[in-house]
Amino acid sequence: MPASPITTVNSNTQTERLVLTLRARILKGEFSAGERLTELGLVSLLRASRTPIRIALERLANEGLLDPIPTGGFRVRSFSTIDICDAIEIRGVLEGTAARFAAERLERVEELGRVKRLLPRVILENPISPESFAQFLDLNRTFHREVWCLAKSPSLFRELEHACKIPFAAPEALVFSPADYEVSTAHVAAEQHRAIVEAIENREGSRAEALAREHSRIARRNLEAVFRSNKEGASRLPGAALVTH
Amino acid sequence: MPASPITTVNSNTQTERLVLTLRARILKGEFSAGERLTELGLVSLLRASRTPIRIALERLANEGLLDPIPTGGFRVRSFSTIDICDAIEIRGVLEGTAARFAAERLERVEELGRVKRLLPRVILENPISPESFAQFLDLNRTFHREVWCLAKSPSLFRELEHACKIPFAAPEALVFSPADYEVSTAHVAAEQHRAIVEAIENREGSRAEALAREHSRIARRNLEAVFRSNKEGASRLPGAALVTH
DNA sequence: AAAGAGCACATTGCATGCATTTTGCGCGAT
DNA sequence: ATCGCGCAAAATGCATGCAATGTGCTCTTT
Repeated sequence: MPASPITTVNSNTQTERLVLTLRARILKGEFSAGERLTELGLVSLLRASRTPIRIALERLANEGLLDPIPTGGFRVRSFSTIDICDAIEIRGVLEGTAARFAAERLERVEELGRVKRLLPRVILENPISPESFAQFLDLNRTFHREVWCLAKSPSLFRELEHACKIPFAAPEALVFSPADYEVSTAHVAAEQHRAIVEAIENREGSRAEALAREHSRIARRNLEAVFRSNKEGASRLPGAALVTH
Repeated sequence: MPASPITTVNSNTQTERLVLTLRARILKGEFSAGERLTELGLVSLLRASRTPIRIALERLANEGLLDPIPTGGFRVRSFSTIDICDAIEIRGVLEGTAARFAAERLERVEELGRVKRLLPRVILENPISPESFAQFLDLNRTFHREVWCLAKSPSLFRELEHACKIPFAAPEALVFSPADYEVSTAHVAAEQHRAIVEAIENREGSRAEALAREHSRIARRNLEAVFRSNKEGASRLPGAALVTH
């Protein structure tokens, strides 16, 4: 629906493969934070020539995963926990705006059919099986993007996608592993989802905004909890290697 | 202060020159909205080889001025007035967040020295001379960026810069030409600036947010006014050629 | 031992050739 | 007249060579 962001452009091209591979490897922690990524070094590592590598580096820098070096080249960016908390809060602010837009721009309640159908499914049973957990994450992601679409604003969609590129900022990153996750939190989240949809349906824009914004706090709480307690487990999460406290 | 965005990276490099030139020419309307920009076509036009041109196109696409074509290449993006209104509103939401952060994170009132010194100068005398108008725009821009900095959030700064890349979305684009501009609006804006700083100083985060958000509405009103009335004059503004109603 | 200069190497910026894919046009068939 | 096919031209994707600049190390000097 929106002007598609540059990350999902083509397919089957070297550049695209490199962006995916590099992003995954960076988030996995294969490069230490602050490390310079040289084009030639990546040539041998990624089996590609310098040109597509250069483009991939450009794109990842635009995503915010790399920092351009003033004299040329890029280094792996590091994120403080404050950076990440801010990124989550910004995402919350933007999702709040999306929810408000959705409420303000709703024409027919039938437009809510798809989100509503998602609602009863976004709950988690105890004990958590890996499959149900994966499905939970996926449903969560689907729900949030559905709200993005209900906002009917390509501009906002675009900014949301940009803001979610930061590690841990995306809504589906709000939970980490079944082991760390409190099932009760899932119920709180589900209730918030329900309330958001209700507010949209009632055209209560301000309420929808406040709810969506508060909803993003779950991600922040989870983040803090994980980084406080379960350090070893958390360090295996994608992106965790880039976090410097 | 923040992780510098990719647009201000280097200097004296072909790529950098091309980004500036191309952006200016696109905003000036030298290419029609929707037109495909081919690398070879630009080679002769910009006197550069394909490699830096390709990079420049990538960057402009990330800014949102170009749309990637799924099968490769880029075309000049067009903006509906709704797109632009949304972009302004998003900027308002983000600046509201910046003002709130500034209020919440203020440590010593002395930090406000610089914005306060800006305040009494952001007024416009009648009649408007071109110089005083240019100075007015510059001061306005400085004020807004100072608030961005007071938010003490690199993540937010980054998103603000990104959001302001859209034509007419930036705060300094809120006014167009001395002829169109109502001097009274400048006084309203100045009062809003004053109130925002006051709210920050009093640590009234919510008020600061609401004020900054509302403040962005001036840009929107101006936009609507200009596009309704003074079509010919408006069409000479940078970016106006990309607006399709 | 510390600091500075100089040099060799590493790295990026740019240019350009080749191969593949896309695109647009013209022609023919229905 | 319209639709579809096929071909030619054009455009991008990729690879690689060259030049200029930056980087880091060593060696010298104080």
